[in-house]
Amino acid sequence: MDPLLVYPDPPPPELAQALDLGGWTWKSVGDPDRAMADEPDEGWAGAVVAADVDPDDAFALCRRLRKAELPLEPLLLLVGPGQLDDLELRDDLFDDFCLTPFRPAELATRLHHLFWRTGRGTRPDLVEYGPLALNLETYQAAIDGEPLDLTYMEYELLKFLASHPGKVFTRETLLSRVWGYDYYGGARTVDVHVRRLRAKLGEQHAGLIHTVRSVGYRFGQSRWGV
Amino acid sequence: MDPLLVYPDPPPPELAQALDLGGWTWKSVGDPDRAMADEPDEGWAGAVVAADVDPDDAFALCRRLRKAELPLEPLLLLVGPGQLDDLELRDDLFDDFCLTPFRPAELATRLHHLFWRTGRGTRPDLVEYGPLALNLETYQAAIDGEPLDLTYMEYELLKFLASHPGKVFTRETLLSRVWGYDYYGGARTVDVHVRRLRAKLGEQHAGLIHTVRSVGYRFGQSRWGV
DNA sequence: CCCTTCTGTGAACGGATTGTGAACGCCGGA
DNA sequence: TCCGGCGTTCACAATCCGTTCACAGAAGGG
Repeated sequence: MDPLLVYPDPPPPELAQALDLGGWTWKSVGDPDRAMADEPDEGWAGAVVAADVDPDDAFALCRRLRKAELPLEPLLLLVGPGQLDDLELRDDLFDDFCLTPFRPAELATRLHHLFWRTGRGTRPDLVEYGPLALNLETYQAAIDGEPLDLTYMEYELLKFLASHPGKVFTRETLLSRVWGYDYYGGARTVDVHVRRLRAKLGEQHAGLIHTVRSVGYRFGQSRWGV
Repeated sequence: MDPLLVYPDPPPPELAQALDLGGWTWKSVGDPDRAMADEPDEGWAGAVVAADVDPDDAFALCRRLRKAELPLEPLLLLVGPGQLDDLELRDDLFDDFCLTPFRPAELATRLHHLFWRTGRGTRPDLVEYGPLALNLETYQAAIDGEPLDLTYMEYELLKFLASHPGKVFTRETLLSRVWGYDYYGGARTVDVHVRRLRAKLGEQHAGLIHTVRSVGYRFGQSRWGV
């Protein structure tokens, strides 16, 4: 996803933390010129401007961004409680605002809603490991950008494994965590699914799922380097 | 000025006080039917729905208001910090939200900004995806420019699916979001409607609605191409 | 080197899930 | 009251795919 423009540079720690936690890619700039210079080819995905530190500069930046040939949106403003009056005559400079101090979840929801209503969709929930990517919203998987045609159980198993890279799971654990705690069936079922997963991952990536003899299976590299 | 619709009845004291303080005229209602019955001739100017007391009823009201011939806007939602997740799939039910407890000034600013931006008509009344186009005002659908003759439920289902392209929905989710939260009926109903939609979309475009076995249905392609 | 144990592999069975056609009942209009 | 549209439900067919089994191959211990 394209990066968000964030002001100022460096941004307030809570803001940086909330953005990282939400999985956004972003880049902070300290002044309007930098914002123009650092703009990616595809343009900024949106902007988050903290106006509680240096309001004048912040609003100046908003104005520059909005007056460009292609007005930047969505634009989320962060303001302190005492600044609400400042917004009165500046409706055209922002799309939404968030009062500081803010809850990370509120920021996330506002960004999400902003992207929804500006029609660019939102960042998908992904599980990624190296060349592998699982889209949790669409139930689709891809490796090296190539879509994988997985069945339901294959997808669930791979999702679980890839969510805990490096960790070894016994067949019993996998059965209870992927198939369900009340599942009762043969442990060899896991083997067969692993085998089909390896086949679908392709010869090149079949090694992503390691067999740990006498124990179970492990996805990705072990935590001890090998 | 036309009155604001306020829910519930009576509204939380802070809300009533903030509205009065801001000089708004408003009228509170306790249920959706009342909201319809008490609607002034010129329609409501907007709505403020407190969803932190009885979320289910509140969202049901939003739904009703938005599905009316003339969807009510702007609609401001009041939610508690723990309800942020509830907003995830309900982007279409509100225009802005405010976390409780709130500062009166924040509510005032949000309302002000809402009226500013809805005054200039930023709400899309079209849903488009590839060859498909839904006109939300006239309840008409077209594919490749050819009008589709859809029934009400078919239209609503297609609208919901096409509004979230790529995302997989379970039958239960579809039932609650398209048919209504209080709907009680068999999940296979969804299958039949999907089948009829596919038939009306034509052989060429029937593939727009994908079946995700053991999960549900998905509209359109994923973000990884085919 | 042999034996045991564990895992990979191919095939087949059978249950679960979905597609399909048809019928039912409700409701508004003629 | 009849009729047609529409949403829902049901029964059956088709297909998918999860599971199991048997066997072969690999790993490890003595």
